Amino acid sequence: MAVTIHDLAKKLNLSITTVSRALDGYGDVAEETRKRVEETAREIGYEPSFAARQLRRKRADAIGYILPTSSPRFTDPFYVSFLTGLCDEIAASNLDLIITSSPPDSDQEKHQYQQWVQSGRVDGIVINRTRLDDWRINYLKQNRIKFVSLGKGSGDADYPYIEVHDTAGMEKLVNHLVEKGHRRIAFIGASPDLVIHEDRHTGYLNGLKKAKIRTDTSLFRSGDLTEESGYQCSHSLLSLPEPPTAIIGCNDLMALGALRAAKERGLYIGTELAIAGYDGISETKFTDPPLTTLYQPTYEIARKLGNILVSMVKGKKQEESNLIIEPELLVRASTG
Amino acid sequence: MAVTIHDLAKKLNLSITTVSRALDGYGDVAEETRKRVEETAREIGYEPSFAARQLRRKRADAIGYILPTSSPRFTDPFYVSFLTGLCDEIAASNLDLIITSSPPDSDQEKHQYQQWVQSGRVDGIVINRTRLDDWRINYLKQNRIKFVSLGKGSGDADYPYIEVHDTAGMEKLVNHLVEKGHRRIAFIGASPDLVIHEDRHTGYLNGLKKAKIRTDTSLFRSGDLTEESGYQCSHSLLSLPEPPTAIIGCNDLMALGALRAAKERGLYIGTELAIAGYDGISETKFTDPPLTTLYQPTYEIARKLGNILVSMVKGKKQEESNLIIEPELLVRASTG
DNA sequence: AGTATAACCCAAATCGTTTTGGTAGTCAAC
DNA sequence: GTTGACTACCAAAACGATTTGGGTTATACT
Repeated sequence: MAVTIHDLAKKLNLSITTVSRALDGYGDVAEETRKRVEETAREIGYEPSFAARQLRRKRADAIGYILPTSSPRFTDPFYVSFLTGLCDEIAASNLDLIITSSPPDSDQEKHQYQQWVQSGRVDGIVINRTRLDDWRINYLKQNRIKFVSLGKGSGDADYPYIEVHDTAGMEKLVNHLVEKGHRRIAFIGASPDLVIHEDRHTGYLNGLKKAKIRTDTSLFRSGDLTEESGYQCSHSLLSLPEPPTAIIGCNDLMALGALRAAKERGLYIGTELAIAGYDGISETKFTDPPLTTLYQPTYEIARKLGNILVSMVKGKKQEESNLIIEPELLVRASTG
Repeated sequence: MAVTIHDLAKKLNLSITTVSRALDGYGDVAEETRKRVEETAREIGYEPSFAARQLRRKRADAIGYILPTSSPRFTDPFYVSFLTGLCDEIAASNLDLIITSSPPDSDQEKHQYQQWVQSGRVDGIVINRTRLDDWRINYLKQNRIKFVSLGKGSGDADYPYIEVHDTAGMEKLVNHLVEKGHRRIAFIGASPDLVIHEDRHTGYLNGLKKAKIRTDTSLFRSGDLTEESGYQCSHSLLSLPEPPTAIIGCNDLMALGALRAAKERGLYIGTELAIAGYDGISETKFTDPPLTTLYQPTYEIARKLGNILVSMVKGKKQEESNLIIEPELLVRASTG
């Protein structure tokens, strides 16, 4: 913070204008002068003040992302992939990623978005875990701030997003279970206002319908995407007079919870009880037995999201902004 | 970005000075005036420009952290806990966390640190994965930028850090294995310039020495902390004419790789071959068999680190800045 | 009446860049 | 020897806040 463009200019006997233009690669600076400037800059360790530059240029060179904090903190490995993907892509574009955390759909969250947007702290925002009728989307659209979303909100989406084809994925999974002979298939959902819940649940229902299985609402439980809630819901399901023969978790973490509950009850997983999840986190590969899941390339998705947003921020036009990704059904021992 | 303090002042028929002071809670503004200002600010959605404020106040209200990108990208779940911990703590202090990524000990990394420090982009920096003779520590000390470190570098540390007592932890683990009757205990290390390698390896050697077991260098392999490298090293170890009866991974990820290799060879894990890791990532709980590991409370450590740094940045003095944490040996089925 | 005090408010300087709108000097062309 | 083009540079005005160092009233006290 000590050395400014002034110091540099004085040392070189040049005006700050020339120094600035030399470093920015303008054509109206003699090649020799530019070299002198660059060398001296390096020598005295000059680095333009971020704040000053930001103020003048009216851009922050940063992308924002707000991590949803879930109350019972069993951190979802999904987010490592997501964050590193974003981070790598954004770093590759010479921008920074600014993150903070707040409970979903809270006043605090609202305040955060407002502050970032109004104060010009970030040039663009990444959102995920979209909700039905998501105020964030409306707000960002209204304020004309650039953003991309993982998963589109309800209604038609006139903004760039990447969507994982959750209904189709879940349908595939149900289909697989039906083929294995299951008829009593339970579903542990998430908060009903989450788009991933809505879509995955719809896929589940569609799958049942196709197999001509009457849906039994007693086989539905509502969790909160944590391992613990998967565990609780599963115990409740397995205590039914007519328990399910298969349990689907709306995400892998809850399926892991189901696994734990089933083990506690001494069930033989894969034959007596099938368990499957969604996301394809690396944990699923190592469980006993390995967990059937719908894999989505989270790291790559995050990179792509970052890439789209960076293009928008830098004013480049992007060809194909919306993407639908088919999740891949990984059949493992947990479903026989 | 549209509405500035000017607009607000004009609308209120006040000077920008008064508006600024009203919002900042100075005493020389009439209570009624302050109320008017606050209300109108909310009404027209005024939020002070971050850049302008930063420039004038000479602080960034942000903490920086650079994520090390490992070449074969099997993302380490350790970092979810670490990042969410940092993020939650920093968010609670009304600062932002700025992250980017770069390969450890690269020119790019150096450039990143320099830029952040010289341009005043961040008020403080968190580092981890410290290295023996770590230039980052010297650089940050030299430039008088505030920082905290997870793990101290070599030499005496006249800066705040939190350290996990790795030598003691590893010694406990070796001790446990020896008690189980193992004498040929292999160690898969990491890059030798990493402090965690140095410490954990030392603990391993100490453990052997205490048990009066001669170290056999053929039982040492050097990995890179990824699952894949744990897998490779284990295959190499298990192909020895006299293979080890126990394998210790310098981190859990490599132990997971060992598990995979052992399974491929049809070994009965826990009795024929013991496997153990270090970190206590959640994956270890679900493997078949569950993995013995040394647990460290990563989330809490990160929060504490964030807390210390925030205090430093805000100029509060902190009582106890250095902490040594004892890892907890979780004995599970993978070691019998 | 005169002066001190408190309560409110403000003009202007400042932070460190980028950008606008120039100015000098040289050289070639007419 | 004036015009024009071109090269290399620069002074000053932004950008939008905070802060310094007052200034103006109104009230209270000699």
